[in-house]
Amino acid sequence: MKLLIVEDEKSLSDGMASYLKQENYLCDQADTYRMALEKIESFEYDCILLDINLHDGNGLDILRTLKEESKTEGVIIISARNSLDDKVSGLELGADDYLAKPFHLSELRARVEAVIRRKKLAGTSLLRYNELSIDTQGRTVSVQGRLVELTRKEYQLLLYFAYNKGRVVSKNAIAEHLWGDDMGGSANYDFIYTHIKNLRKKLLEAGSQDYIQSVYGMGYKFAAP
Amino acid sequence: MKLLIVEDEKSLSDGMASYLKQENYLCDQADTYRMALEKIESFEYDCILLDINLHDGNGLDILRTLKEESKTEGVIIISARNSLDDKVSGLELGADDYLAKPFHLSELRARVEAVIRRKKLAGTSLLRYNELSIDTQGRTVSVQGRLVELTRKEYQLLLYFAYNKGRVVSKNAIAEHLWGDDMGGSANYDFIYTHIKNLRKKLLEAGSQDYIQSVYGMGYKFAAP
DNA sequence: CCCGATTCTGAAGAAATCCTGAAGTTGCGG
DNA sequence: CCGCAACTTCAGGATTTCTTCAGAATCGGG
Repeated sequence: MKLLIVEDEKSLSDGMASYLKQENYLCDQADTYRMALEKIESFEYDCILLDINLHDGNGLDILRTLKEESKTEGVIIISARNSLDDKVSGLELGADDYLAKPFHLSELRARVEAVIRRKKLAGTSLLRYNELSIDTQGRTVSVQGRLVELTRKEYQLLLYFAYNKGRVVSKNAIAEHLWGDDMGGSANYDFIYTHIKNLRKKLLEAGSQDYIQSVYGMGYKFAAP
Repeated sequence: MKLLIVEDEKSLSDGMASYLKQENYLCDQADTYRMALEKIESFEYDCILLDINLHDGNGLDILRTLKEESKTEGVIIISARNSLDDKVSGLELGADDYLAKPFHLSELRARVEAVIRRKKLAGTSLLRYNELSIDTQGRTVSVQGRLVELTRKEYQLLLYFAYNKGRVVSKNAIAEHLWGDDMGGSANYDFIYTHIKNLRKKLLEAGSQDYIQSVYGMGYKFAAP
């Protein structure tokens, strides 16, 4: 899962990023709205944490832009205390949640989790595709009831595929979502190959079909009912 | 277990906190409703002790807010006058118990315990997982009937796992629930490692299975039937 | 059917994460 | 004030996971 943190107070931004990284989120940071917009245009995020009191504009404008372009990211508004107005405006504009400063990082985590779950899973924490099922709460994957032990990258990979069922995802997008934007232009996809190989092997050996289709020259497609 | 004490009479508030800390609760204090609301927004509590006669507003409003936001904390209303009105209003609004001043601290403890038990365990004070059982009333843990002596942290750790059976809990979350501090993102988890090691050792030596699974890169999971 | 581009594979080195025992510190009861 | 139990810190080692790499297999266009 990939987040964008829009916050100009560096120490807070870093704190959030560092905490959320521990929770296995991938975090990008932006400390101006300009930068935020650039990042949002260039990358795909699962949730955006948006401070609406930066100095180079009004954060609600970003939110408005997002919603006009019907982006699918979740948005959590962050604002200094006392501005109930912001809360109302934010939620009216389609933010998914609201958090007043100062807040506790565990609270932030809980909200992020909730927003992503609501967006992606529409309530449940269980994904099923015939014999294959993924429990995002217990972080387990099983085939016909039998547990399959996946490493972190394998699990993240499978989850990313599952969220994009039926769509072809490019290796760039995969790299982007599992590693972030810091892997040089002429990237080599060796690790993707390796992790996909290992993931496929584990699932096949557990008795699952191979739902991960390679699309030559394009990427991969998770082809499950 | 983490409590919030909302009470403006400092000596009473301190007394409650100090007593409940001895009972191994983690206590935060607030002496205005403002502060109380801030804390409630930012932290997760298991139970809130709410005096409804503070000077900056009406405690019942907080209760109303809580219930509207469908928070899961338990709430115990505390009121100075022996006014039946408050009791009725409070319970109608969804408080879990009511206590009239003056009261004995042991009485308070009993109620807190009961409320938490009701919330978390829906009735029992005994958690059983095959040969392992935890008695939250007696604060004892036993394996096949034989008592296992756990230190405070070990017990809290086990209880936290038990409450989150089947879910992966991050080390961040553990740190927050057992220590309460923020300890930021770049914390070091040495003490968690140590306490888990000791807890495991005691349980294993007593003849229990190792229900505490390490989930590499994620945290731990209590895997019990 | 051939050839370059792309993808897959297995193995091994590198890195991250976790565990452990022991030593140091704190806090509380006597 | 002392002593003991609990807690924390520390450093090394063990384990798991990630990345790299080279060669084999596969694909699609000409």
